[in-house]
Amino acid sequence: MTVRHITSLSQVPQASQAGDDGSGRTLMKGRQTKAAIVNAALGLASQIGLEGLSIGALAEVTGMSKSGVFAHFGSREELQISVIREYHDQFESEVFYPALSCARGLPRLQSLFDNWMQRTTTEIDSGCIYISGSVEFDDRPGSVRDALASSVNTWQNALQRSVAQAQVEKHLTAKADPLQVAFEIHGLILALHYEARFLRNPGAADRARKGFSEIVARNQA
Amino acid sequence: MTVRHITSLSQVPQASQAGDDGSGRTLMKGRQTKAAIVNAALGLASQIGLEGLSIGALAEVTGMSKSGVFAHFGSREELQISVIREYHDQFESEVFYPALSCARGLPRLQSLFDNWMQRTTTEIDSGCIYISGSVEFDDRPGSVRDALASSVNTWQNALQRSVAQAQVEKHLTAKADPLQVAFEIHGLILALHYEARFLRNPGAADRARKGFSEIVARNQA
DNA sequence: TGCAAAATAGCACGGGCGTTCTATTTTGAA
DNA sequence: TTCAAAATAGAACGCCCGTGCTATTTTGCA
Repeated sequence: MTVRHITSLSQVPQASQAGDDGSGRTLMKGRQTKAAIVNAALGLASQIGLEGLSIGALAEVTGMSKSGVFAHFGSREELQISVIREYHDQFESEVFYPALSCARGLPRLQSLFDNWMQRTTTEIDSGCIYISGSVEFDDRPGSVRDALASSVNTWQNALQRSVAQAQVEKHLTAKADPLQVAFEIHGLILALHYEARFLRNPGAADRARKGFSEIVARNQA
Repeated sequence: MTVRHITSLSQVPQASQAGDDGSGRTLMKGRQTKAAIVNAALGLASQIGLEGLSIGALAEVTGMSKSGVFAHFGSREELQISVIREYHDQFESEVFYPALSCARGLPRLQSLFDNWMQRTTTEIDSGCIYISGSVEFDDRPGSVRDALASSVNTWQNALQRSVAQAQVEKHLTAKADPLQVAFEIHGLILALHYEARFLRNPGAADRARKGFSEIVARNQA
């Protein structure tokens, strides 16, 4: 049974994806199929982007017909939004939740960064839809862009809160600006993704880690 | 008459685009038309990406027929590469060359960053194909990717050389790593583009500038 | 086991794409 | 002014796209 976290990164509870709908009634097979499609779609979108995602290619990958895939979403936009939600959930459970087991303040901030680095390192091969999506939808208003921006904002806020907590715990100086610190950390991750995935420069991960420790050192209480 | 710079950012001289081919013979009208098409294509590609660039849309914008546009390039790939070259040239003349009038070392590095910031600020509205292109072609081998990566690498090398010169001039400590400094600066620009253009967060430009001065302060001799 | 409802398939549509082929127009030196 | 060459247009091609419509199959409770 899928358990809902009370304190969610997004604060927006989602319907569980498979196995049970919460009312005790067995779920229809469609839910499971839909979850499988979304997973495949996330894999595709990570590599070629949300805009490159096509229902035909998705049908081929899942061994279904185009209309069979389509019926689960009703539109391509809804499919893209489902992929964003799935990515959000994975990001939450890989980067955010594990860090909650670390003490508030610098330890937790360090853990958030470490987990983020770990995920980004993986994404050097697979791609990251928070990054590719930002350039695909920066000039394209609509519900997909909204879902993407909302997801990213949620994470940015969580990161900023963690910086502020580190100030409360006297791990970082009160003079630091959480927005500034989060901005610089975000830059390190973006540079890592750019230089490692696109330029294929070696050593980028080390430079990102070094940059983070410099930021911490400079803002230490 | 178009003058060739002896010391070019790219070190790769290009044929001039219009008016004269260097042999004294008057150029055919096609060259001028091609230059106009490339300019329009750069405008389109900046907004919707190199992949979103379509010959049909380009024909409509320039008031030509599809085949008329197409004939100048022979393939869509060649069109995209022409756009990248045009962007490279503009970047060179807006960011790189003006900084050469500043003294070697920190003044020139500061000028490079200021010019880069200026350009990126403009691109918050128009988009930047070095950034959008990186996510469009990070998993798509071919000549377009090669041209893009080569252009970016040229600029990165110029930036790193400027950092090294600042060390020679004793403006920055010899212990600094030019690769590390350039990486962190690149991150600031990427974060600015992401947060200002996609998220529409205010204050991102100030944060990028603040980040740069912190980097300089930390690495000062 | 029966049977409505859900899930999936098959097919066709209109549209945009890059590209090719063949006219037609325009250019510019002789 | 002539005329080959260059530049441009026009139409058509095969391809893939998202989507709608109508069967057909599968599901899972009564």
